[in-house]
Amino acid sequence: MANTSADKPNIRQVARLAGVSHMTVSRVLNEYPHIKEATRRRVLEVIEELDYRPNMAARALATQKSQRIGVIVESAVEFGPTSTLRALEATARGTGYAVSSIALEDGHRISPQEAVDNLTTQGVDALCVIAPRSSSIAALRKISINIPVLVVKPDRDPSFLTVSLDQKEGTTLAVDHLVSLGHRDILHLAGPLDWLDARARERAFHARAKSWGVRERPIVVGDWSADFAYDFAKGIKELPDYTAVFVANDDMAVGLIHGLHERGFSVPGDLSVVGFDDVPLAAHVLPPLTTVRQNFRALGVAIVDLLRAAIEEREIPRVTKIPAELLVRSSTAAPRGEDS
Amino acid sequence: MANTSADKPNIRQVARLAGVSHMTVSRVLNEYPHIKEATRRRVLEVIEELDYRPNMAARALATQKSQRIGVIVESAVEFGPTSTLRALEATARGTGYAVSSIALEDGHRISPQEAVDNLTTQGVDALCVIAPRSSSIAALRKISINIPVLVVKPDRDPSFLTVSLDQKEGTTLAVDHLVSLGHRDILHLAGPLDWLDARARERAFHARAKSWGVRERPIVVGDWSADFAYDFAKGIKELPDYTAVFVANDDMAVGLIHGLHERGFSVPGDLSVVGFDDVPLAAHVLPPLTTVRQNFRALGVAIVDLLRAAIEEREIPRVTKIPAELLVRSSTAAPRGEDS
DNA sequence: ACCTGAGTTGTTCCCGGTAACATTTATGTG
DNA sequence: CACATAAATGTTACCGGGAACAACTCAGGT
Repeated sequence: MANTSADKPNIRQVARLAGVSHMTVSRVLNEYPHIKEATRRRVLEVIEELDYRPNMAARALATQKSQRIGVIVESAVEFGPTSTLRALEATARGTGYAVSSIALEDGHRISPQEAVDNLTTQGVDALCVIAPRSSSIAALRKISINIPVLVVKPDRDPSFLTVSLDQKEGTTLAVDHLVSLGHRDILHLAGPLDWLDARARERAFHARAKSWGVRERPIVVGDWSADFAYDFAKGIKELPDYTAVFVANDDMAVGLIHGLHERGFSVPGDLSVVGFDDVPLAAHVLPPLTTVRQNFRALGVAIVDLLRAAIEEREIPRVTKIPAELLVRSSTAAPRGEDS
Repeated sequence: MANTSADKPNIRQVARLAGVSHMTVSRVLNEYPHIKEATRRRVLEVIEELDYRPNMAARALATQKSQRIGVIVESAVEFGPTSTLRALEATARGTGYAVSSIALEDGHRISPQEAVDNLTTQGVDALCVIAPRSSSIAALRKISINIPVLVVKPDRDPSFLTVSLDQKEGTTLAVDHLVSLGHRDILHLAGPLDWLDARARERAFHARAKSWGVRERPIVVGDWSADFAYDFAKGIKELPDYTAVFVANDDMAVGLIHGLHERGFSVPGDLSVVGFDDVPLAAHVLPPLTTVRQNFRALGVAIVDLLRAAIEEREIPRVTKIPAELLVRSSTAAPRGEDS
C-alpha cells in the first residue's frame, strides 16, 4: 500500500509514476473539468498507492489562500463561546477549512491587537470574533485588516459581517414564562454590560418587562461567575420584594441559588430563577434549572457559511433566524399566594 | 507607519529598502549571530516601517517545519480535556507554536485515522492525544506517523511520548479523605473503562481501598454523564450498605446527588459523595462538592515542553510529577453513627 | 606586507504547489 | 478533407522564504 521510504511523495513523483505532467495531477486534485477519465483514474491510483497528500504550505504559498479561519474568542471557559467554537471548527473542517483560535483572557493576557497579529501571521483567510466585548470591537475597528471579518453580535455593523443567536427571543421566552407564572416583579442579574451578549439580554429584558407592565427596577451587573452571584445572594438581608430573577447565564444562576439557600431562602418557593445557556449540569443541579437553550451548532454553520462566501467572493447568503428554546424545569414556580 | 498599499510586503522588498540582500533580512529574523549591529537595526527599522510579517506558509515550505502542533482530543465537552487543550494552546503560542485541534466525538463522527490524516495534511510537526480511549491508542499504533507523538496517559509506552496528571495521587487523596471520615464501605462510580483516565482512577481506587481494608465490591461503570448517574441513583431501592461514593468525575457526581435527592436520600447525611475535576460549578451546586482538582495548566506546559524537545531533537526533559489537590466541601461527612 | 580565520554579506537554488500560456489531440462541419 | 473549435495535456515562471556555499572584510600573528 504505502511506500516504504519515509519521506513524503510530492506532486511530481506522482506525475512521473502516472506518466503525466505534474500539472495534470494538480488538475485532478482540484477537479478541473477537462481531464480524460482514464488519466484521472491512473493519477488517482498512483496517489492512492503512494499515499500522497498535497502539501498545504506549498498550496497556500501558491494560491495566497490558507484554507484557514482565525477565531478570536473572548473567553474559552464560558459554555456558550466554547460550544460555538467547537461547532465552528467541526463545520469548517467539513468544508475543507482549518481553524486557529485564540482566547483573549484565559490568564495569559493577550490584547486584541496581538491576537489579530498572531492570526494574520498564520495567514488566515478570514477572521471571526466570538462572544465579543465592546472594547474588543472598538480595538478591532482601529486595526486595518484586509480579510473578511465576522463578529458574532446582534446588530448589523458597517465594518463587519455579523451573525448572532437571537438573544431577544431567548430572553422573551424567559420573561414570558415568569410572567405567565404570575411574577410581576423580576430582577435581572446581568452579565458584564460591555459584553454584547449581556447587553443584548439586558435590553431585551427591559423591553419585554416593560411591555408586560412589570415594575422597573435597577438590574444587578455581575461578571458571569457563580462566585459573584453567590456573594450577591449572601448579601441579601431579608426576603426581597421581587419574586423572580432572570439571570444572564446558568453559572450565575447556580451561584445565586447556592447563596439564597445559605440565606435560608428556597428556590422556587421564595424566588424563581431562570438561567441562560443550558450548561450540561443545568438539568441536574438542585433544583434543576429552568433555562434558555441556544443552538450553537446552527450558529457555527452560519458563521462558516458567511465566511466562506466572503472569502470566495460569492454573494453573502442571508442567515435565517436561529431559534432559542426555553427549558422549563424546577427552579421556577408561581409566586407565593398565587394559583397557576 | 504602515504602507498604504494593500498588499503585504515580502522579504525582498524589505531587503531592497534596507539596502541589503534578502538573506540578511532572513538572518535578522532568525537571530543569526553574526550580523553587524548597524545592519540589524536598519533592517528592523524597515521591517517596522513596512509592518512586515514573514509568511508562515513560505517558511514552512522552505524549512519543512510548520511550527504547528496537532491535537486530538477525545471529547471536547468534558471539563478536563477542554482545560488541558486551552492550557496547551496558550503555552504553545507563548513559544511560537500554533495548535490545530480535532475533537473525536462531538457529534460529527471522525475516526482516529481521519483525524490523523487531517492533521498531518495540515503539516503539523508533532501530534498530541488528550484524554484518550484505549481503542484510539490501538488505532494510532497501526498508523505509521513519522513525527513525534505524545499521548496523555499514565503509563510509559514504547510507541509514544507520555505525560499525565497523577490520577493515582488524586484518587488516593479522595479515598483517604473518606476513610478518615470513618467510611469503610465505598462505592466507585467509574468512567467508561476504555478511557485511560477512568481506568487509572479505578485501579488506584481498588489499590487504595484494599490497602485500607475497605470491603471489596463491584464498581459501577458510567459514561461520564450526569444523566447516567442520575438514572443509576433513581434505580436504588433502599439505602445501600455503602456509605460513600467515589465518583470519577464531577458531572456524574452531580447527577448522582440529584437522583439520590429524588429518591429521598440526603448527601452527605445518608451518603457522602466525592467527585473529580473541580468543574466551575462544583463549589456552588447543592451541596457543594468535595472533589479533586488537577493542574491542567502544568499539564499543558509539560506537553509543550516535551513536544518541542522532540521536534527540535533535543534531549527529552524529565517531567516532574504534577500534584493533585483535594477540595473538601460539603458533600462529604462522617457516616451515620460516627464521630469524626 | 602577507596569511589566516572569524565575522559579515551576497548568490543561487530549492521547497511543492498553482497560474498563465503554449501545445497537442480529438471532434465536428462545410 | 481541410479547418475551426474544444478538449486534454505540457512548459515555464512564480509564490516567499531558507540552506548551502561563495565571497568579501577585517583584525591579529609572523
